Amino acid sequence: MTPSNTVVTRFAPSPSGHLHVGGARTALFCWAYARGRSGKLVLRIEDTDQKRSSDSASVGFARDLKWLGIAWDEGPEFEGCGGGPHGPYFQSERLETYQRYLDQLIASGVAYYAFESPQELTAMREAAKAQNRPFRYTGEVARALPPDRVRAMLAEGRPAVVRFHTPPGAITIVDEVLGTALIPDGETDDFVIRKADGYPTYHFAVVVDDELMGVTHVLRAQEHFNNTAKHIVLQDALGFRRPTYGHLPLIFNPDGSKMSKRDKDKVLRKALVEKGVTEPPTATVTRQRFTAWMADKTMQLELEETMALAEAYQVALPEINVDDFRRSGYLPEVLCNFLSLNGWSPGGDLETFDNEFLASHFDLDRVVKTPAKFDRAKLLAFNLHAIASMPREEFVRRTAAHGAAFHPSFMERLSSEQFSGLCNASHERSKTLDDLFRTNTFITTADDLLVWDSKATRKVLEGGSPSGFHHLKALREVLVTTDDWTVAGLEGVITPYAVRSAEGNLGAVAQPLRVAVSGSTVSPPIFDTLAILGKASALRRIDRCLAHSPATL
RNA sequence: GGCCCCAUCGUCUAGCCUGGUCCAGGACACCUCCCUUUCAAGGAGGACACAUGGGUUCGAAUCCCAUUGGGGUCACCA
Repeated sequence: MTPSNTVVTRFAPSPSGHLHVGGARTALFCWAYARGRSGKLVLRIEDTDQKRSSDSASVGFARDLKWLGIAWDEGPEFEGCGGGPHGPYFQSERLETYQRYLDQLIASGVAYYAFESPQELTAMREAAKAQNRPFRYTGEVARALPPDRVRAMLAEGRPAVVRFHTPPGAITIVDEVLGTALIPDGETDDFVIRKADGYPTYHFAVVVDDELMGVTHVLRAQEHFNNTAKHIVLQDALGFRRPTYGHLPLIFNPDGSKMSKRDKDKVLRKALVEKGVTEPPTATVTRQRFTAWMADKTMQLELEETMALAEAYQVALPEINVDDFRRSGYLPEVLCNFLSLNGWSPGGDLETFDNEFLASHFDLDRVVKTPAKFDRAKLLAFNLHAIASMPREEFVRRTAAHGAAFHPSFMERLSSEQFSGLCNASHERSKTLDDLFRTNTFITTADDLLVWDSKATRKVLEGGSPSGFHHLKALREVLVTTDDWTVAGLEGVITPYAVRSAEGNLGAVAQPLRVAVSGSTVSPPIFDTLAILGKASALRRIDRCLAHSPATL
């Protein structure tokens, strides 16, 4: 059993999508707060919305939390995490528990059945709005219903919700981040605590579960701040203790908009319009769906469809979910580090730290009150520094794991020697674990499929005096006779050539070579590039390049 | 619109509680130069903020008030 003085925090997502960075930050702070105080973190799945919950989502949450290094002590069981005496940890499996407390409230007369339909309520709201006054459900009509009439209506099977009768009086919220706030009398109306489908609402389930699971500290996003008043009156009515509250500042897009999955649709649609795409590639989405989506800016595709289209047209989608960041090659420890800097700081100039440091230093009094805009450029810089400072072996290992997960065909086409050569050449210029795969596709392109059709490549080959082609042709003869096809060996013949024939200007000979073997002006250092490709492949590419525009020689 | 909350460089923030050491510190981004076989990285510089107006005080980024601006919330969603 958990000792009564133990700190217990909880992360309680609703499984309606993927774990996004805001949720991850909340989870991280909950974890850090508990861990730094030898407490416990409870993971609870708030799946009381039958329409929006999906089973796969909660598994996704578990995996994402694990990847971030956030371990929960109690909750759904997943790879060594979870379990515990307060289960089940899915709210949809706790319905009897909620009913028990609900009966208690009804019996004591502070909760009552209400029979207005959603349509009626909408009409009431609109009427209030038309008169320019706020709508508050006070339930005079419903509460005036005689008990036997209520029983009769229920017996008839009339759809009904249960509402909580909020007692009069102002409500004081004490928050460890925002301070004390006074919610005036009448602001909190008689809210629904059980829906017509028999499920509890968020407010009711949260209050019951936090009590039963021994939660001492509720750390959640600031959007829940006003809900706290509802939770407090419920706690009082049920005789529960009040946990300590800390409301965390929200995280937004750089432009101030809310981060949402819609952002992906937005970016993708814009990119496709710019590319003039009018037909979906096969095996992505149906044509009707595609056309409808292109025309309707509010329409959202399924995540899989969005990804498939982005993949097909090489559109980089904004990362929103934790999984997006993993896919993009960010390190989990960096994401955590950066995320914790959005809304908290250890003070002073320190910015780089790990989760253990966070756990031992995190406190609510250093949580800022202002919302943060998520700066991907800074995240990227953090990631770059973390990658640069990791040992080479670790870089190779983690890059290989990333490749196996997200670029299997790339990995298959490279021998382990080629791959480690590529890692050596790419480590210091990698901002993410994904960079190497995205920027070196020329390696896995077949020798006879390489093209040199850009303005830049033409300029490199045709320009200069003597021209790039001239150097390339001369270099070809040098390379044919080179047997030591290694970084050092290649440098040993190419640098002397540059000294001999290009006034020591290595760039004048490296660029034509680079273009010839990679098809572009950007690649890893030229000696590495040649070494990775191997002699046969490199020479084939050079020969094909020379054969392409002999006229300019 | 009602209610609640907030307000330091473009961004994340330090400093604010316990006024003077702050003509405000760090990081990312930006600009310039250097280095350089491309791209990065790296090195050296630079520009950039206390929202406004009133108080209080010998003295305010720091305390108070107002204004303005921003955010949240007003669901049988969480």
